[in-house]
Amino acid sequence: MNVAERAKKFDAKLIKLYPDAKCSLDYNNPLELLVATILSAQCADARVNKVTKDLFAKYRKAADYAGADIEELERDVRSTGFYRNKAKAIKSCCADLVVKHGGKVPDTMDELTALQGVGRKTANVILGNAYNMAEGIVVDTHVGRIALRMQFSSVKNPDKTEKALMELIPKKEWTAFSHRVILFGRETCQAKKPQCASCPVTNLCPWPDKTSD
DNA sequence: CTCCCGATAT
DNA sequence: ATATCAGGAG
Repeated sequence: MNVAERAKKFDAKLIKLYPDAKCSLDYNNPLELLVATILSAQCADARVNKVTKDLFAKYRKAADYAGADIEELERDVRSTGFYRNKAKAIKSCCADLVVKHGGKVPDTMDELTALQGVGRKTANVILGNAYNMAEGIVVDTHVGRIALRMQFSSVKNPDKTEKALMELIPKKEWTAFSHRVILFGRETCQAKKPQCASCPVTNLCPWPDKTSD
């Protein structure tokens, strides 16, 4: 079976397993999703949701973050880790929103990735979920790991992995595909202890050594 | 490549 | 104790 066929069957199986897969970060508008996604770096989204519950009540507009006291904002996001970088990114990024975008979150890849603390992964999350205009595929730690194990990509580089996946997955599936793979990564194909014995797609998986990458 | 970094599971 | 969690910047 070639890689295109395996990818097709892999996603078909995930669709059956996770027909309702969606973004698991809590948000009600593009700004909230932007902030939540910045906070989600190397942090479980359940924890991000705990933090944003209070954060979104306190900071309602981009100008609120832009004008925030940095040390107070650091305390507000502290439990998500990397809190100094994240607070700085949110403040500086929201200052840009106010100055360059009228306080709104832009909807193009170039404008999004020009913001402080926003890379391709974060931009893809916003474009796909807040604007329903995916320009690519979200490659986070789960998607990257599973693309390697499934040999959909031959290199760890997230940008190259994304390109490889874009060739294998139909564009209209891009956003939901990431959600499905992330759920699959959390529940079955974990980084440390993958559940190969009970894996629903083990017949499509070429990863021979189930104990290491 | 390294650094940023707390919370959680094992 | 250690690895991992919806990464990005220098």
